[in-house]
Amino acid sequence: MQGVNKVILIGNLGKDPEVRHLDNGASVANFSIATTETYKDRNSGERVDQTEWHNIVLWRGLAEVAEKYLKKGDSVYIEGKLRTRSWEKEGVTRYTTEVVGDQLTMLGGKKSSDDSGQSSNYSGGNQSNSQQAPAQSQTPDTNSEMDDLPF
Amino acid sequence: MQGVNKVILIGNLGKDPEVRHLDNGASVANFSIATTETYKDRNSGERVDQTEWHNIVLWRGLAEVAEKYLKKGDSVYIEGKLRTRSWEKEGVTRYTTEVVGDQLTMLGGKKSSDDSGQSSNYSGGNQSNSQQAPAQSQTPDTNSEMDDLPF
Amino acid sequence: MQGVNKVILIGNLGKDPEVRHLDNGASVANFSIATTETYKDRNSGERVDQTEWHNIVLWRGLAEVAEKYLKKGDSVYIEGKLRTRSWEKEGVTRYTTEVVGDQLTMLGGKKSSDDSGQSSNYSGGNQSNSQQAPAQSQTPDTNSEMDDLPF
Amino acid sequence: MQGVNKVILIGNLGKDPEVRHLDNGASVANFSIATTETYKDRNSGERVDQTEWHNIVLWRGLAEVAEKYLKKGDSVYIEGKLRTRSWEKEGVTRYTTEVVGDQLTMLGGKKSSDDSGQSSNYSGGNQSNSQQAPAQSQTPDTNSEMDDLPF
DNA sequence: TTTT
DNA sequence: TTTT
Repeated sequence: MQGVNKVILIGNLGKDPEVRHLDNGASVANFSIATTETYKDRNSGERVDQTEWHNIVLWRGLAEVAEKYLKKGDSVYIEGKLRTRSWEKEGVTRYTTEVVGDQLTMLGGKKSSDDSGQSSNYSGGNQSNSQQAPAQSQTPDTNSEMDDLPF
Repeated sequence: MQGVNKVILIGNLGKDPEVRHLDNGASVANFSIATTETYKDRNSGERVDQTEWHNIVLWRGLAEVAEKYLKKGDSVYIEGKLRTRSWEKEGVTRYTTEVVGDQLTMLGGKKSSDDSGQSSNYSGGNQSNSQQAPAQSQTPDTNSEMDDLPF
Repeated sequence: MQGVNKVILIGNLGKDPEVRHLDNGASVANFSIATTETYKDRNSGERVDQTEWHNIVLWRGLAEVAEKYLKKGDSVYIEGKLRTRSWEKEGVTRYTTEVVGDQLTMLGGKKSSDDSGQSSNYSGGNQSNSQQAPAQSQTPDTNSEMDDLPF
Repeated sequence: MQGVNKVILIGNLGKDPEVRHLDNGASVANFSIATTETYKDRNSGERVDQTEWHNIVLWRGLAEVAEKYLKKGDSVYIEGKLRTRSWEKEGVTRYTTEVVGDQLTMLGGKKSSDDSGQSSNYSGGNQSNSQQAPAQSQTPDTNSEMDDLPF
């Protein structure tokens, strides 16, 4: 069955993105974003923050947008899908779950005295999924390319 | 600002889709789906059903999928965006809000004795928004085409 | 069937919210937000903005958050459901589709010299839908209250 | 910042749910669902299925719904949030990413001769997040309970 | 009616 | 590792 696998996140980058440019011309960006949920503890009644970290992967046009415009602390909206990869390390199979983004909207960064672009927003994809460059990070061959990556 | 305009629905078709084939080769399907929410009434304690109807519009490949595979009573997952159109009738401006779908997944229809394909599901789009035919219902020219329609 | 009726929006308020405090103690906020999508026109190759306006309704705690913290131009994330109401005007039945929000996150307003709170964000609900005040805008009786409103 | 951490899945259970009843009265269900995406390979032109498995966790009322109504092969809609846990095994820290569901809708199972309830759907939560039992799987104390689990 |  |  064709299922649905959709993730929607709004959070802040923990570090600047790491972007690699592959031999075949494709780019891929990796970074983490934190989403924080605040709730009131049942017993103490105190407010507690719970932060969750998400590994984000962006391809092609979106990777280039990330390289040019995203930095540590920035707030972003990301829509994508879950993908779990397995890899070997010291004879042990490990698993990493990532969010492969297919839409990116910048929501502005943290306050700073020299930040004049705080509200400048950019959408790496767009809602109509047109044929613009960033939306092409969604092509099927993404999958075969992933096999080339030295994770 | 590049915003986000996203709708996610699971519901049942109220009637068979109406599909038109435009002169420029594009197809467009229109139908309504019902989403029902059940809640317990505060005063009576009784369960109450509240049904909401949504006007769905599908273009091109997705319209053709609708034409071939969808019929009254079928259950579908639809992802898309909100669009409000205005039109004149008897000198009064009226507004209609529709969901322009860019992903469709069939979830099976209602029970019937001769329905052997109840669980056969089909996704008119796909999560990676590839360049397959159905996903091309998302091209920008959708907008100019809409002006040609005799609503 | 219990369906799914979900809307996710990121956009800017066109005006300050209008908030009413009902006799039964509940509050309700109404405002519109714009979501803008930019695409490249097929023929001219020029970038075109298409703006969509959405009518937002917030109840109780979320209405009070809107009253205190939201103003014209602010950027917000809103999650909710579609609801279409009908009403009579001059003998004609008209329909309005609204988004009844059950989660609100402030994403910051536009740049201005005296705006020190630009990045201060607040979530009127929270992801775990806890029992905090704002989350109680989601109680079932919302439905009966709506009938009391002089729309 | 209060972020957004939302996952929406439609897929099929790989096995029957495992449900535990904790000493404090809470229940927790664990199972995996598969979402399959079909795309056309760039080089071969052949259709390729890519299946992703997701670890689902449901609490309280939703866990009890899962225990009563869900079984291997069933198709479900699940809405929830991502949570990554770490644990030690043989001196190595491992990570598991799960989807903690706060809404569940049954979409029907696979065909079987004795399955008359194939289309009977049930929503363990509801869209308005009311105070009904299932929705209380969302209370803040979920977090402290999780520490009690012998994962 | 917003925003870039 | 972020943010408020």
